[in-house]
Amino acid sequence: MAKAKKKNQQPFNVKTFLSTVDGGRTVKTYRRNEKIFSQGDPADAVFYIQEGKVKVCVVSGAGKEAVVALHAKGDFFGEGCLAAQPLRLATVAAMTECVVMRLDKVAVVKELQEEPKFAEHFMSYLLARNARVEEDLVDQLFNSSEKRLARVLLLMANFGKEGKPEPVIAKISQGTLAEIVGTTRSRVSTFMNKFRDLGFITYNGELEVRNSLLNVVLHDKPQLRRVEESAE
Amino acid sequence: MAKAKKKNQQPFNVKTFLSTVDGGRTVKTYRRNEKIFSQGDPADAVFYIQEGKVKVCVVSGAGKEAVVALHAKGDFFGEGCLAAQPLRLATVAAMTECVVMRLDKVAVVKELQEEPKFAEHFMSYLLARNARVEEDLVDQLFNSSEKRLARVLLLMANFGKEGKPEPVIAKISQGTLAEIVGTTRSRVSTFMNKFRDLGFITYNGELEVRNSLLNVVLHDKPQLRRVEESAE
DNA sequence: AGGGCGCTGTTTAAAATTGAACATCCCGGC
DNA sequence: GCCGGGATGTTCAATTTTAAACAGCGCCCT
Repeated sequence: MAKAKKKNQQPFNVKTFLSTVDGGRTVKTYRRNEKIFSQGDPADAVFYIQEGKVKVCVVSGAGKEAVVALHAKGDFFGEGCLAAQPLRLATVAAMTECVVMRLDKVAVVKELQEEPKFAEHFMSYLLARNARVEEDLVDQLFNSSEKRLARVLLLMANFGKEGKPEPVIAKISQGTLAEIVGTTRSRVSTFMNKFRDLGFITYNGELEVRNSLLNVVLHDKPQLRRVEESAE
Repeated sequence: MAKAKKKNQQPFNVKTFLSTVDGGRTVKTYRRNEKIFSQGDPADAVFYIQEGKVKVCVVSGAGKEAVVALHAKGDFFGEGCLAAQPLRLATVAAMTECVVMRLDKVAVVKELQEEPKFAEHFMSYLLARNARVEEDLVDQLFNSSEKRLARVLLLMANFGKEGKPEPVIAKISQGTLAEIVGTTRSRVSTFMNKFRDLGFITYNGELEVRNSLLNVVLHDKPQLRRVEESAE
């Protein structure tokens, strides 16, 4: 049972580590919009994104669709299978060309037990993910759809950019934005135009966000409702 | 660095295990409504509930208040400090008389590294918690406040009852329910009366839930919207 | 060029939700 | 008994949100 451990390097690097896992590991490239797994599929593997972005969608009984999370390079997804879940509760699809590593559940469990560094990293990921979902929930509970849209834009602007604080968002349709924000497309359209008119965002093919300005929308508590009637 | 491990028992029992942690561990009893920690406090410990129930609240910039989670016997809370978070993002208060163990962050980190069984248990908890928050988020995205209230009641009916499927909910005000559901008190009042009239719940001091009946509210998808225009 | 198709901008009525107000009701303390 | 405070039941106007249209664009395809 004792067995030579795989590495000894100082700074733990997940991607490097994962590439040493032997057994139950495959890497696949997905095209934009290709599904990686679907709601209802048997859940027996965890995925790790080497390159690209994916979205996690859920469809309700009534047929409504919502995007529960976005993930980018370095994120795991499908980890629900490590708990009780025998079936996928969501559908995950590539938003861009993606390179994704698939790890059999059993392989992951084994590595979690045998590689403390990996276990630690994975737990950090879970904690971060947890915090993020809670934040999303609070956002949903507190804010109007206009503010939620502003928040989503701000988050996406810095999403998956490692170090680069480039405020440009990859092509995304208003329909998808609506599913992320939790509202209707027409509403997104209206607010996007409003933001554009106010100079908070620019778009015309490329979507660019003025971080600091959009932030105003978010922290707009006093929200001066009405302007004093001044002489024209 | 090698060191005698504390236990060897077969079935791992968290509570028992935690009671063997030496250093950075205290147990305290809280009265109903007493705060365990507040939003903004420095976050340097994880808590474990030995007895009782607590609620996790967040107040928004605008002064609105929401209950993000409820926890009962066997749950951890405050684990956000294990990630980056230097400050508490929420306030946790006892909903009933509680016995809570407080574990210094450093002690927890140490045990996570040294006790695989504990690490495994803790990770399972995180995964379960994660699933639950995501479920709450989806619920918020998809359902109307009436359905959300129904869901909360159903979940609470079996909440913290170990094995006992007793459909009785501990005393809770409509105001608190509103904060959990994410709506207003008047709305909760209206729906509670509606549910009562329909026989889905009973209350008169004690609040009792008819699981199967309330479930109908939740899975009400077809909801016949319009009646055919008959001759007028 | 002509269509089809997906995305966007806009409008509208209907429905859901909020926020605030008021009237009870119940309970514990004095 | 009487009072005060908290919780509850109810109402209503104002606001937000939905759902469903329709028109205009840009683009790809044949």
